[in-house]
Amino acid sequence: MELRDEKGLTETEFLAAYQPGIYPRPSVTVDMIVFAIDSLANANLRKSADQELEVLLIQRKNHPFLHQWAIPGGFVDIDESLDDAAKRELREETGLENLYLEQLYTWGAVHRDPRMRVISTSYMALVNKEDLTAKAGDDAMDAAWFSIRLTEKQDGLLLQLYNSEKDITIRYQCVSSPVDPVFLPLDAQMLAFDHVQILYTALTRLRNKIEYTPLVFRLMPEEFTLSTLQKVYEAILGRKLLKANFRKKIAPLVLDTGRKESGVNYRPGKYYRFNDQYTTGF
Amino acid sequence: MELRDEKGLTETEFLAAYQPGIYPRPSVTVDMIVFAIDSLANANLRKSADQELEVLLIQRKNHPFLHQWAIPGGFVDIDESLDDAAKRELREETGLENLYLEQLYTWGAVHRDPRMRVISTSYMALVNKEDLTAKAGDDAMDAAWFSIRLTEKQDGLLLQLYNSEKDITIRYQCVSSPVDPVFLPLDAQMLAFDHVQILYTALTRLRNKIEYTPLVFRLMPEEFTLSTLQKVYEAILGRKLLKANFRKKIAPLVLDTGRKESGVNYRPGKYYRFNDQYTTGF
DNA sequence: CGAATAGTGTCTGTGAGACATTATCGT
DNA sequence: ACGATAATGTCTCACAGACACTATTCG
Repeated sequence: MELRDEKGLTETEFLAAYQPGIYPRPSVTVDMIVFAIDSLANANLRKSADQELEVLLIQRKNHPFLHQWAIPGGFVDIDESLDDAAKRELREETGLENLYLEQLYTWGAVHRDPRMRVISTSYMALVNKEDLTAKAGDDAMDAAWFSIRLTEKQDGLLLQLYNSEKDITIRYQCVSSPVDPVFLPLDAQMLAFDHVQILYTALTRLRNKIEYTPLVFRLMPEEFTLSTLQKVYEAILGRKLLKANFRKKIAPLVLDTGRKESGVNYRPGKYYRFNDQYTTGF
Repeated sequence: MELRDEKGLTETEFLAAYQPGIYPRPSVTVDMIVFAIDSLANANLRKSADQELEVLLIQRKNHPFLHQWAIPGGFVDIDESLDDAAKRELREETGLENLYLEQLYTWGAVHRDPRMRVISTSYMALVNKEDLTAKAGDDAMDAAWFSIRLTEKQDGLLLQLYNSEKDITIRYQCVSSPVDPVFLPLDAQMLAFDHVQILYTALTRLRNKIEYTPLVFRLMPEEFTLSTLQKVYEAILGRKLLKANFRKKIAPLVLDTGRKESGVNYRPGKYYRFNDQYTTGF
């Protein structure tokens, strides 16, 4: 039994005769928020290394937003899925494959790109900075890691991006409700397009997810001390945690490697690694 | 100071001269999962009414998937934001405005539509069935509400859709991991395109969100008893809850209206309404 | 030993889950 | 009184938060 439509066509006939309409169509892009952790060796050797959350940005070499910093991304090919486009962009930007990749949100305001109608699906990637080489792509003058800090201030939130090598600071004040927030730039340097909002969405998602999933380990090296792991959590969450409680919560997720830290001027911590049996779905 | 690019153009000049490329572009659509609650008056008058979660489906009157049931949706206009497209579709389908609307996920597999490349952003809407009139749209023969049940079975999950008026059953067995699941149809009737996956994503999101947000009240009439509210939670979550615990959890979110149920053959329950001060961001 | 960090024990309050008990309506 | 549901009380357990204490390394 073959179903026929109002014009008497079967599905095969219909598809063979199908002509897509001539309606104008938006361009579709993927934008990648790439997060990593940087270990900042402290000047004072008696102290342990600080950990910072970082995001990969590129400096635009074309209009619009010429010379401004932006989230890496690019157009989705017509015969490539959204996820594949994201994986390809990530490979082009970082040289890495098989990374953690999660779709975040799709941005569809009409004039978000002044050139033309562009709809962009944003993805969040978590990488281990140790096995990575960021390089500038086609549309970029430069690529660089910026530290991220999101802190509570008297009148809302303060989002700070900073690159120490280039001495670039990009700050925004986030006003109104935490949902659907508005970002007021506080510096001459600003992010291109609506990329602050995308970054904020990604950071919020990451903050929420590390509370109930083993996502952090995607950012960590193979082996790490619990103190380092705690500092990574603190960098992402933007607040201090209590050591004893943190260790109780994290204990079931990690395994003792039997090795110890070395070369530090204080009691060395034990090295742990992720207990893979908790990978369920991540 | 006006920045000039490699060709010596300012941003204004660049944008004036800009010609979008002739690359083929995907079509972009929005698909709407519309949830509502149906109150099923029990045959036995001594018993209280059951509550069921329902989803609005349309029956396709065109190829592909001719005559099959599908999630309502449509193309995004070139000068219309994604959110506006979703609001428009919802108005066309339900006649309602200002409903709860939340973006879910964007589906970008290459051949998800056999006609052409279509990227679809899915939205979830929650409506109160009392102030609503569903009607068939342009691409639909018919529109109807289907009850949804998602239950644990021995070998995975069972997703059941049922419309009693038309006596249509659409069932899927959901295998493999709960993340990235595969759906095996169990009936001749099936959902069009990748719409099972979209529906499953929406249901999962709803289940998660009602645990920690006051989302349910978007599905409820102005006034309701706590027993009804509990049955709605149970219909959405697919499991029974303990009355005493449920009431303790929900107590801060509702206000006593002072009125009581009437016309029931048992002790009448008090009518409550949502305590709007908890609307924060929803 | 002192400085710094590693690592553990324990008390508190909160909230979910399970279960028992009392109250109120119509017939 | 009975059947049905409404509404509340209380016990337990798990867990987060706060804090105090002991242990180990280097110099």
